[in-house]
Amino acid sequence: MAKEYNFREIEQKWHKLWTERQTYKVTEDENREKFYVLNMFPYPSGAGLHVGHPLGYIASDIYARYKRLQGFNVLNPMGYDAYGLPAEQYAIKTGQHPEKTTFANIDRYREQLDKIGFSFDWDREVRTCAPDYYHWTQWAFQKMFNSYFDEELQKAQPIEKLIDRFKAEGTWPTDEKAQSDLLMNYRIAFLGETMVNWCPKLGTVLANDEVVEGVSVRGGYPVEQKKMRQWCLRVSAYSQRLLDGLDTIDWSESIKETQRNWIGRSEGAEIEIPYTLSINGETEGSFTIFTTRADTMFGVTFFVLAPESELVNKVTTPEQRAAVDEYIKYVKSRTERERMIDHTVTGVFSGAYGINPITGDRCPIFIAEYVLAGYGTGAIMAVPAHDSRDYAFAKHFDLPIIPLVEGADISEESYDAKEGIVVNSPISEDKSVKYDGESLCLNGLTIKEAIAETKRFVKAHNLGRVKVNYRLRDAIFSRQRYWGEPFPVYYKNGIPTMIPEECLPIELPQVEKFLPTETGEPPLGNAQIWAWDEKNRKIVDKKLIDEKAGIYPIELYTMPGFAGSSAYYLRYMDPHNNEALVSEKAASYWQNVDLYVGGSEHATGHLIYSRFWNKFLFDLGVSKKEEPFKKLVNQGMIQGRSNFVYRIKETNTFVSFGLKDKYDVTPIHVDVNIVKNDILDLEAFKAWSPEYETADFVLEDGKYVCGWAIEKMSKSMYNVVNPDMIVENYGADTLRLYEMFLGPVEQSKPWDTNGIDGCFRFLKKLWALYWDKEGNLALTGEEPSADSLKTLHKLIKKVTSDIEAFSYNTSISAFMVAVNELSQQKCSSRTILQTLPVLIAPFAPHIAEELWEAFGSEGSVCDAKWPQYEEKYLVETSIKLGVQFNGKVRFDMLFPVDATPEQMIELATSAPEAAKHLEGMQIIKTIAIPKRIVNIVVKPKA
RNA sequence: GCCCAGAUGGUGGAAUUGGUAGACACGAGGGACUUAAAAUCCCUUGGCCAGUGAUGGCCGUACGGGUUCGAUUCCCGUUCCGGGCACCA
Repeated sequence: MAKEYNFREIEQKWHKLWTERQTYKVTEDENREKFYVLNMFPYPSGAGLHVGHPLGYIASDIYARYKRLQGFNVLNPMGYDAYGLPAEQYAIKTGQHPEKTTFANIDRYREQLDKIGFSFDWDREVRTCAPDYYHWTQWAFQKMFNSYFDEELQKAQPIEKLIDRFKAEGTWPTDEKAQSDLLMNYRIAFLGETMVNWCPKLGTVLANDEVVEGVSVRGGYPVEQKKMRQWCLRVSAYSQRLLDGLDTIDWSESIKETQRNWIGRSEGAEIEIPYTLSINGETEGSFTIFTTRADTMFGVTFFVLAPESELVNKVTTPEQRAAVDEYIKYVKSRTERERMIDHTVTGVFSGAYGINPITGDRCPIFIAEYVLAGYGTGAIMAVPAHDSRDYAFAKHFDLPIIPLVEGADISEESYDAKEGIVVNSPISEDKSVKYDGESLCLNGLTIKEAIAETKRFVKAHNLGRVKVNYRLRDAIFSRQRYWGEPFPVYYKNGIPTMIPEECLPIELPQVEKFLPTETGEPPLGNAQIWAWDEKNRKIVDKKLIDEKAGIYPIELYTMPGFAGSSAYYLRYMDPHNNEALVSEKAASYWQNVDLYVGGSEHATGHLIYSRFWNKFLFDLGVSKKEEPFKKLVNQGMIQGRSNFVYRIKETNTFVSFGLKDKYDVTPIHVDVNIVKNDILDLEAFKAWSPEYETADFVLEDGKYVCGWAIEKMSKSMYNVVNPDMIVENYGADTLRLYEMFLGPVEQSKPWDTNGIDGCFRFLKKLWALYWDKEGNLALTGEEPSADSLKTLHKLIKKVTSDIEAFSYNTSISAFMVAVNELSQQKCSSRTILQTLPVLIAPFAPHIAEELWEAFGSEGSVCDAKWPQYEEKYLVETSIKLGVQFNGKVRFDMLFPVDATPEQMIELATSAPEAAKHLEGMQIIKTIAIPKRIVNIVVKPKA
């Protein structure tokens, strides 16, 4: 009896041995070069893992194992993003503490992950909800509170430096409240009165990336704008560094582009516009507009303010007051969602006029919702000829339109392109105001030149300044939830004050109910023991709150999901350190993440926040690199492949796919786990649900064929494939291979269990290579044949370059070819059979260990040395090349391997087969591409 | 509307970045072994045409052009699908 490939036994055995031997434990080792591989840690949901989840983990595990075989000291940790809304909502529904469900889910995840055979160092596991972890989240928040962003140095500085500056300037107030308010404008973590995305249904505020098209990402509830006092992070201060950093990292172009869009840098000019309250009135004051099209100053025919702008009150004349008030009321009544969808032109005249500093013209000032308060200065100059929104507004209110670009047709729509030659600027010489004897003239310039010239002019004559604006907003950092990190903050006479660093972590208090309080306070309002005793430095019952006794209320907000996930990669470096987030030694050794694997859906959330957070810690000297993730690979989504059965309407009879068009049928999702190769298991179907127990079938060829569709993998579509089941039926090695064989890691693709047999067969063939009929190791001790050596070295070369390029599917194909070749060669050479397990180890570690051990090798195959290929085994003695005439392949012939192109042409043209092609022809050109083709271009002799 | 990425057999996908398109795998068809099934092994498998046959010819990488001896690959235009941003001045 040949020895059977018993994957269950093998995998169980090695899971046990890996744990016992601590095979995957990593320590800092100065003698070896480090390599840091990281997966985006999962949120442990109640549904457990489906086959899509491990895709990225397998991809990174292969790379981690490969790097280790190459001699690197590889850090490959795993942990859990454990705070989150689903656990809290489940708690509200059932009264179960979110910690309980979260921990249960984590255990389930761990169990599933362990089956797949990852090389994670579980000693370094982190959980964001663990006090010894969020200790450092709170600590970082306090550091941000105590820092400001120095515009000149472009980095975070201690807030004390700013206080010193105010003192030196004599602008430091004496009143404590005033001091606090002043510093709030500078702190990197600050309490701000800002417009926030308020979701009444969830009872909390949301960050910009948590809102899509006016509804919450989680749950899809409507979101409205509300002015609230919230903790914010001054992410916008880092805009330029976040943008510049993108050029230094190895991320996909599309995700960098997404971040560039999100940061939204735009270079322009701010220009001061004096205004009057009547067409011929005296100047009352001025406001500032922002434009990226400074070249269009000569085409301004009106100005527009955002309805929320503070200027609205100043410029509204008594005659227009009623109309303006009514308009503001209307704007306020509209939700964010309505404003986003409905772009009808609305607006109202303020009564005032702005004076164009370039032309001296007086143009009406309007108030309209199409101008946003939050961007630029909340005020614009309108150039209807060259901006589509201004154009629509001008048409609606019948305002003049002045074209400024040669040949631009603006009769139907504006000309927005930044290409062309400027005209009408000015229209006549007296239409350009002189400053110090100089007036602006842009006629004849290209638009780009005109922009530069206007900026120069504006700057030279002090009419405004060159300005860069960013769309990136500060992050709202507080949530009205229970299941999150509490803020280490108390309110001393209304002034937010940090709990001393030595008293951290401030642990999440127990509450009776997870809902907001009846008075509308966040859930932490339900906590009884939630007041800060300043003198005794401890948390006490809130009944004791008394300003005179020094007992103050603690912040009721908690931190958002991204708080805990922003610096977790640093914590993995030194997860048990109670003195610091990460020790100097560990941070210096591990530096930053070399390879980060995760979904692209985090492009504008986690991946921005994390970069920001790291830059801040870099400024502090805690993080050693400006960018946290050197290389990023975005794994694609695994979609589900749903199966359908077709029920004839109002019956319990089901028609096979090929015959369904003959009946009036309703397609019904059927569990993919009772369908194989689109053939329905009839008995399993009847047992699936009582409803189908008595079902009848109309079969084709004695089979019931199901229809299929590619959809999102979800319970309701009955298309969820569980990795446990695959591991049970085929083994973890087959699962790992198949997930990678499915296609490029970065690409989204549907899961189809059908193809898995190919990978399973491959492992069985590999296994069979090693054992003779009696079940002994098949070794003849013979020297390997030249063919086998060639197969092996070809494989080493291919697999090495494919892993480096993240092209796992092609390297698995190469394995399949190699194993077929070796088995045909009846290879039983020790040299070759001993090398194969090392090569396959990153992909299929269990079988690799088993085969490695079969040779009596010491220790784990994980500590083997990755083989090098030798060119000498790959050298051919002769090569077959195609000889072409005019680009068509006519015949193949053999050439000596070291023939020069000239010799190849010589040989090809003199070959007997060439004669018929060359007869009566004249050679006009010959091209020889080494190792490919000899091309001879001919034409008939004249 | 703007930006990014993509389109290859019945299916998932290869193609040394300008050099024999369809590797590898699934599915399908045929065969061997077997009482039978499973497992395993072998052959065929992009389309069309000619031939008893070995074989030969033509077409073919979303569509239409271009550059080139030669294009899945480079350039221009079109269509379709996916992703991001979106009254951001």
